[in-house]
Amino acid sequence: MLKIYSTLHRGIVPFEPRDEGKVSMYVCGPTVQSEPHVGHGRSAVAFDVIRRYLAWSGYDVTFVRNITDIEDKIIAAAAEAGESVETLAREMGERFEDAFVGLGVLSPDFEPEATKHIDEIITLTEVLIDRGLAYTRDGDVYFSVRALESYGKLSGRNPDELRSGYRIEVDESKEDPLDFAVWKSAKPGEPWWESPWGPGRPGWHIECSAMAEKYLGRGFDIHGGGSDLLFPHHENEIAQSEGASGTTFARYWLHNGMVNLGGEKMAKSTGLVVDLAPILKSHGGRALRMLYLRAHYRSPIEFSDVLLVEATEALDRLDRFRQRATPGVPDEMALDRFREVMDNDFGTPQAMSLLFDLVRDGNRLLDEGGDGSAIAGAVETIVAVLGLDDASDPAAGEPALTDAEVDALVAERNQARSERRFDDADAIRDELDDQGVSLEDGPNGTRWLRK
RNA sequence: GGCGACGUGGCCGAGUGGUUAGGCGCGGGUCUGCAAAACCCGUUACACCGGUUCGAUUCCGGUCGUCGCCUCCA
Repeated sequence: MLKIYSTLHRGIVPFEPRDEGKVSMYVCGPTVQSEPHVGHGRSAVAFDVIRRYLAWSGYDVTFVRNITDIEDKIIAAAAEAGESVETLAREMGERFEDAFVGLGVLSPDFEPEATKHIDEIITLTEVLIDRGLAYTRDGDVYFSVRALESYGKLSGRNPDELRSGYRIEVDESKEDPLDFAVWKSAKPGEPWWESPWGPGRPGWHIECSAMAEKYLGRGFDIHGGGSDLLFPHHENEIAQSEGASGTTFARYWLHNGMVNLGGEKMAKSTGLVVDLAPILKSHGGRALRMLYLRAHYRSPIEFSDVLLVEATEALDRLDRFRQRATPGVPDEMALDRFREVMDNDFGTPQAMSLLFDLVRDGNRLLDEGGDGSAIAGAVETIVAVLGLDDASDPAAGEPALTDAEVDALVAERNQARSERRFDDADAIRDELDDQGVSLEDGPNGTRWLRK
């Protein structure tokens, strides 16, 4: 029985999908305004693992991850770069795509872009106006927070608390400072689309409301995103969607924790950012994934070079076992334990613990000459569900030495060893080490592994 | 100020009312020409102060500290 933490419920609750055997998921993807960083990667990996696990558990999963490609920040960034909004959004979208692929994140079933759903957005906005939940002002459309009684139910805030003592730049055209834009009239030089309220563009939250309903329908199962989106973004999505439909928008809300640098949140605004691309290149996507998965997805995690190295070492240990053992029919007890920890709000840290317990058990068995295939099979299964399998690392480079060349050098070294020319043997070993190949001399000969 | 999360051993990071998380590191050992790997043994902690309890790291209250959201943000 799967139990998940839902921000809306403020606790761990049993997961009951809208439709038997199916899961519909919508995850807030990037606003394509700048380079993807390690924080974006964490969110993508967190929901990728959740998705993979649900699918492995037998659910038919429909996974949607949007791209917000029109928004104030993108307009500003494009202006600064002297590019068109469209060009910048496309470029950054590609960077995100590359990074996600590098992290072994599976492609969404749908990846809708805001600018391709203007009609749906306009239709939804009209409904909000008809229902008295939104109003127009000089070509803008605002959502009237006070018109919706349930406003604040996700984030646990009420309008009165929000209002008191806040230094919001009060926009005189709004009826209430808390009201937010659903549609913004175009300023000179900005991209625009025709609408009943004049030329303009969507506000920030409306695209998710419109696209989630289009691809998943009302009352879909899981809505995910970073904890920093909880308010106001997700709160406003709910307000718009439930205000318009009068029914549940999403059943469960999941939020991943932030990535910190030196204890503080990684964020573009503070300059505390580590871009994904160089990390993927230097350490590979699997190492980063390992770093992410060692902590629970809801906890904040620290990122540093030292931690990345630690994760890499842990991954190496796992890989050494995987290269050593031949997988067979998975050990059922191990898989049951895996289900148990994952069914408890996707406990990847416990899954990692289990994985390394299996590695130790498997190694011991193999050392004793036993059959490690069942354990190895379980390890392979778990590794695949966590996305730590080799298929998830397309970035694995072409080796400098071919297998045949390595074999030849190993044979040459062993010849030297048998003649007790150990200096020569060690020289070859060093050479191979430089090429990223490590050797292990055992009773049955020498094994070699690429690092 | 409001809402929320958290303070665990050298580091990272789970978890639990009473029994070894796990990883990395470190020390010792087995094995080995040496090394590496693997295995074995050791390194054993829960911010502080009260309370509840036979017993609290785990529950309750308080103190201190850290962080997130309240403005764009994965």
